[in-house]
Amino acid sequence: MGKAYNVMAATCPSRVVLHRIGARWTVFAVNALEHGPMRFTELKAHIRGITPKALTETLRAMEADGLLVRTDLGGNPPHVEYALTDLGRSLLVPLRAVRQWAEAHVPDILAARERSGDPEPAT
Amino acid sequence: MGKAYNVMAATCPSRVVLHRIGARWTVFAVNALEHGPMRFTELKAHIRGITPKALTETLRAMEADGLLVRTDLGGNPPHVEYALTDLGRSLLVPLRAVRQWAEAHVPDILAARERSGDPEPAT
DNA sequence: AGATACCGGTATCGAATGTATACCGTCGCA
DNA sequence: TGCGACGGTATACATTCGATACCGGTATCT
Repeated sequence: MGKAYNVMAATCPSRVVLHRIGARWTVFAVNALEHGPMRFTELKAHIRGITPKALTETLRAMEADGLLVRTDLGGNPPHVEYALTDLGRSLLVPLRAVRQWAEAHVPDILAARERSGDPEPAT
Repeated sequence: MGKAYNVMAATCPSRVVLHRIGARWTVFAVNALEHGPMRFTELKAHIRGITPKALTETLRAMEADGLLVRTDLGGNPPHVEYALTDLGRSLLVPLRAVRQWAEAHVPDILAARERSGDPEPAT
């Protein structure tokens, strides 16, 4: 059988999945965990510009969706590790393609923006 | 030369590109235009649940980024067509992979949510 | 003893973004 | 005259986002 779900359907759960993937920081978190587990502070440093709140929310949501696991190793100072699950690792594949597309086409898009966004001299 | 851009950099333009891709409706618009140009109303009907405002904004942004072209054929009733550019079509490739991943893994994610989201009996 | 730093987060607040709904002008048609 | 098609806007509201500050507990430095 082929596609059991159709992203265009509005009532379709795949909408929800796509929404999570597009959720602003998910892509970065997945990419950051590509090479192994990381701690909260490591992630925060690696994903430049993310706030702790956003990071917490992203990680919680991804955990709820089974994309990663949170392991609290206790002790003090606290030690918490985040690692991709198999599901999360499988997502890595298509996301890597997207990232590469983004990195490859930055000049095209910036050029297009120059062209369209600039023509607006004041008054 | 390899990657000239690094998505993790925060100051890096590829951030902006990724942000546009993740922009909630962009994925659907690109997918909808996969098989040829469409009119505004067609798109609105095809992408179930999108509001005209959201559609307008999505299309304008994508046009500004050179992902699609808007052609006003004038006349009455108005006739406007939206079509992917080469750049937009190239984006189709990685996005198709993401869509397929989403459609394929819906059950996994829904199951994970059951498991984690349910444990919350009132009071 | 006191001050400070590390770690993994929360709390709070204002700004930005997204959504829902209603409406617009022009034309053709009955 | 009244209605619908088309391609959007306008308005009001809800949700989410981001910046900043702060917390508890321990270890370390002075």
